[in-house]
Amino acid sequence: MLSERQMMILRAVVRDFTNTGVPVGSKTLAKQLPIHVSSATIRNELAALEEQGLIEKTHSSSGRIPSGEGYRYYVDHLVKPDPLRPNDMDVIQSSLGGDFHKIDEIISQSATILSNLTSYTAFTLKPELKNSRLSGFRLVPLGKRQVMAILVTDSGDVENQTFDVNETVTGDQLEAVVRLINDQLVGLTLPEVLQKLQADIPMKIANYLQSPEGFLDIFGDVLTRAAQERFYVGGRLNLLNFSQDSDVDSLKSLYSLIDKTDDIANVLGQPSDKISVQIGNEMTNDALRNFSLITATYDVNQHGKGMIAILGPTRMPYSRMLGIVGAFREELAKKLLDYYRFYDE
Amino acid sequence: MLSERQMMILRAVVRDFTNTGVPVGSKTLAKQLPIHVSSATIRNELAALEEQGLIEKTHSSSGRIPSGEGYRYYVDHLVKPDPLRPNDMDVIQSSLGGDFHKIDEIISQSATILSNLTSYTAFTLKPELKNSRLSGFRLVPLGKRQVMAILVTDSGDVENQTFDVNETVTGDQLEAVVRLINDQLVGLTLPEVLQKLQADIPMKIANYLQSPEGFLDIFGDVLTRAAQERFYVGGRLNLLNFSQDSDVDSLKSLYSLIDKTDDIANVLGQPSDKISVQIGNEMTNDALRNFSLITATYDVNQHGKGMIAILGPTRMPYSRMLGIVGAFREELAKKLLDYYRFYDE
DNA sequence: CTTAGCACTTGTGATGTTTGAGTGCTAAAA
DNA sequence: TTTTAGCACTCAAACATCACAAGTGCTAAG
Repeated sequence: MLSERQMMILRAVVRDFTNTGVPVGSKTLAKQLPIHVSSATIRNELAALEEQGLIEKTHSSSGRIPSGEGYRYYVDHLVKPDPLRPNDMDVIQSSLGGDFHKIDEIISQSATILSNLTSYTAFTLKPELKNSRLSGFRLVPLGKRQVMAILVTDSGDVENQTFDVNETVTGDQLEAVVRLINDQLVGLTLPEVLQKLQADIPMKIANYLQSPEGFLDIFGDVLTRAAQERFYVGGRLNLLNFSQDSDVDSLKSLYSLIDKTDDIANVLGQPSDKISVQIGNEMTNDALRNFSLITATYDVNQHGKGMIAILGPTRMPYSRMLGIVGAFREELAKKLLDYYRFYDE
Repeated sequence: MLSERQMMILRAVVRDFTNTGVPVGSKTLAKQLPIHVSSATIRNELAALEEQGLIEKTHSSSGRIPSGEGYRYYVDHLVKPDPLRPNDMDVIQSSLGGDFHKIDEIISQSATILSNLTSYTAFTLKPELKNSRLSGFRLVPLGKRQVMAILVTDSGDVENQTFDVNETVTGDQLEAVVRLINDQLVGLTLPEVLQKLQADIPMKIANYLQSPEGFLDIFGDVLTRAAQERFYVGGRLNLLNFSQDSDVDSLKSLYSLIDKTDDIANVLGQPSDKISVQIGNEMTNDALRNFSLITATYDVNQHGKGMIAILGPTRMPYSRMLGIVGAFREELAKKLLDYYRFYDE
């Protein structure tokens, strides 16, 4: 249990350290704090906080820095989101104000805005399409030998892929295949479709095409892409600013991490309605030891919930970041509701 | 003019330095060289080479490293491409051996292979589509309010984009627009189309749609994308290995460089049939000072010429790299000819 | 419980010192 | 004329030394 004063001191330690990056000592604190007690008193309190594992020294006679647990305590009990700077709000509203023709543009743009505001790396995910169903499949012939496969889900997602067919395949055959797929698969969820694709579909298709493998590849491909959640990433390069001692290897693993959708999903974890903060040492992934992750959902009513996140150094100004994330999720939700409203009616 | 012996020495300096990264001194050279002369003799020759600006010292009593001009002389007169390692050839053939359904897949895969072989960053560009012409345009309705715009060129490139329309637009109207575009614009080169798009098309479209702007945006967008050469980049992360003293800023500008198609095109320069090497100091871009660029075209007969390139530190083993690039361009050309042959007939 | 005071610790940065690899030059040998 | 041995000189890099500033814990008095 912490006393009022200890909380005040812990808060000051975190604040000062996240601002300056320098371990903070008793004298500095004595000057900064609203109460006036001597540095010796502070030292005693610091010793107590260290006892509880909330702060630590970088060497035996250094000032204190927050430990992982210290950050945890801070974000759980002490931090208060900063109100957004007026300028930041302008940035958000003007960047989101334009005319968009696709949800994905809005979501991708959001990642950029967030990374600009924070100068960290940002992730965005569009409203969930977990249980979306296949609502249509097309094969559009484009020329002598090119065909585009288009897949549409009931949540409005579209995946497509062009491929070349050799000319032994006729338009009739393609049409038969399309009809087959639309008859048998439309209405199923994407995982179900994938499963059927392994099972009975190949045989049925073999009735129309002599070598269905190529086609099944394509269809499977488009399907997996559609079934996969796609994260947009903004401000990739900002990671470079925080690779302390420029450890190339950890940078590389960081980058391969954020380029794999599955890994990101893993790291971001399950969405919760609260804004959540993960401190570096709490994350399983070693490359993230010195980073923290702030994630939040945004709620677009009947259109589901999406997710935004920022990844920055553990030593980040949490109050400001929480303010930004909090405000942004609201604005994004508003924008999307607007967007849907326009097209719904 | 260089004597035989000076050439031999210059070659040895470049080779040794590119291998070890350490400035090379007279004694080392005396041991390494096939002729046996004393280190003092070598010193005299080194002084002569330095006189001509081909090598330089890092400080007044250091060994020598090649200057920009030295590298230039080396690649122009002294280097001989290494034959490919058998293992490398296996890698190429197996990576290129698979079944591809699109040219773009082959070209993109090529960038990856090249970067793996060299452990540098690689660029690939598909056979040129400079003068390709618009050969078709479609609007495919996908659902209540989604439409996909598809544009096809006579060189087989396809660009597409999905967008939402509000429901006041009818299928008939869309069809009219498509007909208009196909009537007026098919057969023109893409730049011509772009130009017409600025001029008389908007008025004509206004006959069918009350607010054509959104649509023109989309069409323009797809069109510019199609008109633009697209470079594939492989091994981005390898750049991290060579950011000496981990200069974050130059790394950032490097990355923003390779993510802008226009900039890459600029840097790679005009294709020539010979394999060409650009040494860091010869390139206008400051971020590339410590890099060299090897570019080569590959020739797919009537299907035009494409380009491959690798970007690595100026201090790279040129003979090996030239060998790899030389072999790869051949293999890639073969693969593409195969690919076209299959679909041509 | 708070505080002044003091001895103690440690990173940092400035200043030498040593070492080793390298150079240019000179004068003799080939 | 070219090559070579020899020598004095230079410089980066590694290491040691030192002073100092910022910090600590502890003790004893307020």
